[in-house]
Amino acid sequence: MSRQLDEVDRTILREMTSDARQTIRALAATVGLSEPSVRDRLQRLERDGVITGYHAALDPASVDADTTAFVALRFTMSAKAEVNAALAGDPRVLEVHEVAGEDCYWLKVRVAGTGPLAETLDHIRAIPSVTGTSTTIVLRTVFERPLGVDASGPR
Amino acid sequence: MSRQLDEVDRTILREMTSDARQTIRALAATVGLSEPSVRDRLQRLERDGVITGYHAALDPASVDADTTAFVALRFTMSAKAEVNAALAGDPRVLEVHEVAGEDCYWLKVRVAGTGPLAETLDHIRAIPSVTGTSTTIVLRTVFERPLGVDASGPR
DNA sequence: GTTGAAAGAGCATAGTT
DNA sequence: AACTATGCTCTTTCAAC
Repeated sequence: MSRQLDEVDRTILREMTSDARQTIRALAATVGLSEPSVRDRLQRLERDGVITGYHAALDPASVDADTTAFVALRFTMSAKAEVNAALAGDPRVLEVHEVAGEDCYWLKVRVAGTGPLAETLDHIRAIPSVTGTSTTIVLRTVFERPLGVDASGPR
Repeated sequence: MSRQLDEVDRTILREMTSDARQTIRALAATVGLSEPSVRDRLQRLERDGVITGYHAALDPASVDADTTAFVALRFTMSAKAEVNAALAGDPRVLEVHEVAGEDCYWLKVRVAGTGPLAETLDHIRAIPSVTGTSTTIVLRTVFERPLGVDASGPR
């Protein structure tokens, strides 16, 4: 179990969530500690698994992925491992959630338009043990943001 | 309109998507160009808006947000602006998509359990013009990954 | 696009409190 | 856990090609 986070840790996480490429020096200036201290804390947060990685966020339109859809996927639940592997191998599938209430997965997929979406669905339906899909197209994404430190105690 | 991406650009994007804190030097080594060139390309990708930011990814459990749910939100569509602002002001709401087929939004929320989820729903339902919600709880997230360069041309 | 060099910024280490 | 000192690495900005 990772240790409790104090205010300094939270500030570091908040800062790195909004700009992961800023320097230790800049971080140290905003949290008000020395560089080695901040570096130690950052490394501890990484080692403890609080920070799981640093990722560049890409503009969907620039990488030909400006069509988003959610796909409810019904399949034989005993074949989970194979289905998971097949989905993980398709880079158009960005998220896979097992949801309550319907014995199925919800996927978030991102593709280059409705044509590629159809191909993606073909590909998904070709996975053995998949029995059906139900797709909801996203007309417009109002916003999307990374998980922050303040998700639990706000408002 | 941003220029077409070549193979080197794609490699840079792929690398920065998987580790956004690596140095220009390391990047240059993997793409096989000089440091100044790689730095120029990276800056161009940032300026052109292909890279929209760099974010630390946090472990949901470590920041008290290990309960995920999707919320279908029905509301008076004429009040979009107010609804958008209210949702944007709630850090537990990570995504908001306008979807086809039902005249509503789909939200992704992340909270510290079912109690906080109930409070979040209370808060959302208290937004003027909201007429109803329908919530689907995520039992398990199989995987989640950042948008990559290969979303369009895979397999 | 390249190399090479020089200056400054940033980082890691060690030693202290 | 925190600090200061120091040496090393990396980046940046030139030049010339």
